[in-house]
Amino acid sequence: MATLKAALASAVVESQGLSHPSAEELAHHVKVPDPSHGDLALPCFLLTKALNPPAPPPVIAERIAQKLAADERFVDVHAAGPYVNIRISASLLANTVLSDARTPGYGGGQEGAGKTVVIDFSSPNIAKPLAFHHIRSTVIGHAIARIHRARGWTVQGINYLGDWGKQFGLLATGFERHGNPKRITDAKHLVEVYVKASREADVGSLQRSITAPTEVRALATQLTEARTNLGSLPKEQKKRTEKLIRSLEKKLREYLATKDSDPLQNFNVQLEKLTQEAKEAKEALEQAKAYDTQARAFLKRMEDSDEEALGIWKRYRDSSIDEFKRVYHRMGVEFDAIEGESFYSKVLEQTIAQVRQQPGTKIDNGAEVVDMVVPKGQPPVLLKTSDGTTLYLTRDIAAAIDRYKRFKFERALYVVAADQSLNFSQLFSTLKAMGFTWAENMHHVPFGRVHGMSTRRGNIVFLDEVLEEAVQKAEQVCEQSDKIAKEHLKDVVEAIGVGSIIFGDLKNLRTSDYTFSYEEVLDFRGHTAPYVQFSHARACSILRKAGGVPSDIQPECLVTPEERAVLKTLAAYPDAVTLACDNFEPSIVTRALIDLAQVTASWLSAGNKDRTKRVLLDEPELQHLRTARLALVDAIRETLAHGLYLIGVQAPTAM
RNA sequence: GCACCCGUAGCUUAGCUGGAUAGAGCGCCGGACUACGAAUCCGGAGGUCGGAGGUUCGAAUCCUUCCGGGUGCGCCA
Repeated sequence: MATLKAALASAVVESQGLSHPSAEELAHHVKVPDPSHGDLALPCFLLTKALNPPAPPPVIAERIAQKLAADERFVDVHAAGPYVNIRISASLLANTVLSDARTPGYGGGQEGAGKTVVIDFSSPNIAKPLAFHHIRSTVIGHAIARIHRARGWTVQGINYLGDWGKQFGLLATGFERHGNPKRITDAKHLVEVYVKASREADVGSLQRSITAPTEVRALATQLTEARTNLGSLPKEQKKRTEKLIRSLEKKLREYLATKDSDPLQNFNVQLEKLTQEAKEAKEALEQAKAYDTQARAFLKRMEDSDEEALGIWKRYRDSSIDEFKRVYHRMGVEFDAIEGESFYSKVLEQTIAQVRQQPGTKIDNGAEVVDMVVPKGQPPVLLKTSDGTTLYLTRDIAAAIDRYKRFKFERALYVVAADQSLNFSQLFSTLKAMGFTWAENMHHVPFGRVHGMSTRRGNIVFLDEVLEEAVQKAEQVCEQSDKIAKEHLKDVVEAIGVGSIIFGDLKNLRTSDYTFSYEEVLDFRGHTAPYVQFSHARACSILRKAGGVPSDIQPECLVTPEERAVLKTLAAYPDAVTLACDNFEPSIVTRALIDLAQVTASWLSAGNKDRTKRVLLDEPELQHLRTARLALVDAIRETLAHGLYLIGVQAPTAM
């Protein structure tokens, strides 16, 4: 569509002899209106001042319309108030689209040629499982990688494992207590051990439990007071107090883990419970502190290159990676490199020294902090704990510097959940303060949370189990299909099941939270993978029946409203890919696919009622229509397959 | 308390960086199969775009403020 918009814009600029909005600028303002108005529309408001003498928009529109009427590329040119509406001639539209869209790789481009983008995505923590919440970083990052590659970029997709840090200490020391040495390579077992160990060493939440009764009592007193005062307050203060009451009630509900609208309802019973919990927490606290210290000590040993500790670490790391690889393979996700924080353990001292050269570092309570210019309200950056071990951020600084050295990237993206925004803001501002101007090209690509996923097994939902469940549900439906050859059933079911999970994620705007439901993502109607996959399979089926597309195509005979709708949607596809690339937003591609699947289904179904609208026409005198329509089906097939590939979803040829 | 993100139909959500009557999907109501694949299609009902101001010829979109929700806030990652 970009090329068609450009054609219109340059025609306008030439015909009016304009000098200052360039054709390129003007093309940016060309709209795709409601089909009843035409194919393209140009609002003339912004041209009022471009003309000498200036004229009101409707007059300009009229003038442009008169000039353009002679251009045979555009038909039905007319001014409608301040707009010029045009229809693209059948031959221009169909010729452009059919030749482009049937070329493999349609939607690709070259604006990224010679540039490198580094994409950090998936990046799970070793020692923890690949859980459902990893889905977002994994599929979004993978799609962004493929989209960039399609636009000509050189892509370095890095799975940057969280393979260094305290969590390893927790796992190693926890294994001594709870582990079964025979199952040391069993990833699921390691997860159980880790979950148990991290709970036992969770000093923070024990301390919260201990202080909870006191806090709760204070909150309750405040609440009761606020409530009694409420009646006697003047209007102004009343609102404030009401707000306070609501927030107090909310806090209390959290503490008491209750859903009662009045948290004070069973207050004494609840308080009793909390008091009991506090007592238990007090007893567990010393032990937890000891476990926590052990875990930290283990990390210290790792950082001091203790061979035994490193040996244990490596064993856990290897078995985790094996498990991850299995799931990635199932999802069709590839990386250019699997690296990890551990890669930088050797250069951390050097990195810290490098940071220290800049003004603003200091030791605070035994911890090394950077107190450079950070935006107001933000805490200083911590480089080292008071035990002398490094932090996640320290390792990220080292990794960023190394990545720039290696790749000289034009863009570096971190596809990481939105709740880590602060860390990235700290990372980037530290790098900038160190004088690295390339840090301007680093972006945190945040994403929202997934709701509605029921939790099992201690709050962890395994990604693999979600995939498996989706595949099983897909199988129940597919078994009834007579279109799938027995030997392909398993592959098709896998493509639909896994695809529906990926698609269900990528149809949502990256930054918004979404609610997951199997029913929704696997619905064969609506905005789902199966729906788009079905459209693709149907196109393949027609092409199979036709035995391919003859070569004597006359694109200009594609003139029905349905065909034009399909052509325009096809024309919009490359724009979607470009936009998705520049905004790091795969959902734009996903939605373009939904649109295409929809107009396709609509077109093909029109043939059910009106036989003359069918593709596979038998009449000898209609063979030119048959051929042109087959070419259109082929363009649809090619585009759907390409788009599905970009978002990492398979496209079966029959289902 | 401070910072960032988000409020669009009953539900899930688009809205192309300010343009024509705010588009979909699910659900609901009503239609279309001797099928180029009905796993589909066509039609209908359903919206004061959280509220109030402001900028503009023009605001769901930009600014201010209020209401409501989420997340983060020095030794976890």
